[in-house]
Amino acid sequence: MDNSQKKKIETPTPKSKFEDSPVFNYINNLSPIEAVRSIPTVQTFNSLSFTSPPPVFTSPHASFHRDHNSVERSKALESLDRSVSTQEVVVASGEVDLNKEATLEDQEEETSCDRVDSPGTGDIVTQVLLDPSGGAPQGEDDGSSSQDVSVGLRKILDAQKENGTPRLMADAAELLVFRSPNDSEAFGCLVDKISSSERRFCAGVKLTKHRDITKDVPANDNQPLAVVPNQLVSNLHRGSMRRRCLDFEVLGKRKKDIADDDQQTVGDNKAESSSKCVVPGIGLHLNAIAMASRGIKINTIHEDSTSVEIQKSFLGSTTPVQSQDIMRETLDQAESEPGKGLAVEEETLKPLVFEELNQDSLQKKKQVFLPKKSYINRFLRKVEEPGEGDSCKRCNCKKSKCLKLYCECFAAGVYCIEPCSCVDCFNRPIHEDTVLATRKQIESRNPLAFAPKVIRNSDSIMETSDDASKTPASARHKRGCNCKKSNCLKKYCECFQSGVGCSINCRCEGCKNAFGKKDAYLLAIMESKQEEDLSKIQQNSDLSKEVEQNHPSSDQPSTPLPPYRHMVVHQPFLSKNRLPPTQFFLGAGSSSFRKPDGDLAQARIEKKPLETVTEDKTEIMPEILSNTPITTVKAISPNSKRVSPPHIGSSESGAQPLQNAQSSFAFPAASSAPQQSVTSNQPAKHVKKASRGRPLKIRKIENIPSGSGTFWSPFTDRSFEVFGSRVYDRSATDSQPPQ
DNA sequence: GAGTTTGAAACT
DNA sequence: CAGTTTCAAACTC
Repeated sequence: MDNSQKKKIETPTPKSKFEDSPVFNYINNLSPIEAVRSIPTVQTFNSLSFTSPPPVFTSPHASFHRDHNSVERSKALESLDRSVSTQEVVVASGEVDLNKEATLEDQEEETSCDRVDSPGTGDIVTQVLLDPSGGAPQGEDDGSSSQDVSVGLRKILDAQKENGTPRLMADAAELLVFRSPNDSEAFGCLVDKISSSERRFCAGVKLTKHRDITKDVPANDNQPLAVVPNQLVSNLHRGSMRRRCLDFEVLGKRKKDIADDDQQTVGDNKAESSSKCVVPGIGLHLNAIAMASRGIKINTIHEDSTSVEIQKSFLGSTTPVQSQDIMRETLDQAESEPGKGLAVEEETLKPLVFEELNQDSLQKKKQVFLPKKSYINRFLRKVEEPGEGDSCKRCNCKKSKCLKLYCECFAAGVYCIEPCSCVDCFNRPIHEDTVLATRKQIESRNPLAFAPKVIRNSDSIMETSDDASKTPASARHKRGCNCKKSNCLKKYCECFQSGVGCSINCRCEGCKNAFGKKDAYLLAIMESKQEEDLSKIQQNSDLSKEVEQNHPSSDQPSTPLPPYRHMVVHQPFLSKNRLPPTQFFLGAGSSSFRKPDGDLAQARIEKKPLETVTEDKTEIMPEILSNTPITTVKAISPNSKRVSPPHIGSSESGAQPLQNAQSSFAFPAASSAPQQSVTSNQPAKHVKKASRGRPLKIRKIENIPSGSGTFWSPFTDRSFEVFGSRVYDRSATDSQPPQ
């Protein structure tokens, strides 16, 4: 008996003990969940990036896109729910997380977003725990599923207490908060709306943050509990959505529910007044800062409270003024301990991370995680504006009935409240229908009317420009201002008012915006673009070298490199001592041919071409790239004869697929009179030689899909075939591509 | 607090 | 899309 039992136990000896463990079994069973990985979600999230505000801003009624993996995920979660015991889940996730913690311990916050990309078992578990619908077996209603989950969580909690795995405890506990019967309607509403992908994202992010939190504040494992719902809400609704939902929709829903729950009424009313009492005119994420910090504070206070209490407290028993105090405390704390400043911020303002992430549509990870102090300061400035007293500043509308964007409350997506001095105000919960209808109407006219006016740009350009333009973060006004007289130095200017620098979107005159002048912004764009182009040119140069090595042309001069190519590499404006960006732009861009020389300062003011470049960099900049060398060579070439663009349009070469395919890369000045006059005496062939190495054709190489294709070289009048990184001369018999 | 200035929103 | 009007906030006194 003993022997047989031993044998049974030792049968799988090829496997380690670890493999025999329930954990391993669990992991083995996890295969279908692979598809649940949050990577795509995060990428999508990031790819949404800057210019287009997320769809949630267009309308609160917008249906979110369904994740294509939701079905798979559902199945996975279902199987998990049925086949994996909660105990196993706990153990498994505990192990995974411990490993992760070990590897991730020293990572910067900036990289923590990456951790979302690599969810482990723990993430999945958390998804199951957090996902009220997705985690439920199909066919069960939400209530029962949540009950099941709660029961399972209790087990998890018990197990955690035994195992002493604090992080998982936190997860489980927060789930209890999340699914507690006293969840705020707001959150419930949000949960109903969120897409599965967003939920996944939230789960992933949340988990990530927990690692950090438990790592940073091991003594207070419960700290994030009250915060988490807000984080999730924030994530799900990316800023304004949350608030609007609270005010315009959830609030209405609450109204109906209030009668059913006296206890809830207290909290809801508070929430209502609180949500109303957001500071108009400031970024929505900053309002959320108040909420978030409130949550933290309250959580600290109610460390041992039940989830119900936490929820209620969270829902707004604190006024914005209190929030403000909390934030001020935070700042003071950070300032008083310089060496520890960041740590203080991290510790106290963790949830803000998520607001930041939402607000700006997931832009640079680097920017995402901690709200910059400047943001908080700006928020505080807003709140503490002299003369505003203790209450939030409200509108003063007389004629608009607070149903137009003139009304700050309405524009901010909140109802008017007591402190407002508006007349005939319709922006009240009792006129909910009117408000919603009006909002719809306005949104139909301008889908982004209620979107945050200030967005943060993920483009590195903005990063670069920030130093120069003194703009905190890379936030910019979405539409830009149109100031004529204020020089963007007064709050008439929306950019200035928002505390951001003017940008390319601004049509202001005489901009002196203290947060960043428009000119500085444009210059930064140019510089950044140049660097980008430089690297591209370097790459192209390498490629062209390879072409040449493979195909030393008979009619090529013995010179190692044609003069022009030297120029390409050593273009003055592409070197460290490059010309001012504006010069670069004007000189290199196609517009330079139409607009030869001129007052640079004047040209800088001209917005058209600049806007075009910025908004459609990928389209225009290649053209600039192509043209750039010519202009430069023209400037440097001793005789100015070998640098003119060739007559591409001439009948010399019947088959020029490249040009046909990419007319935008054609030299715009090819047919212009002055250019022709330079080259009119030159034989066509000479012209072609002279233009050898043009980035134009080299660029084409990189446009060949999948590393293979055919292109024609105007330099040698030959056709080449490219296979991967190899180039074969179709004209030469000894250089044929593999069949 | 009244009047003026300013620029966004709305309208044509 | 541009010009004009309306509006309310910001500003000045």
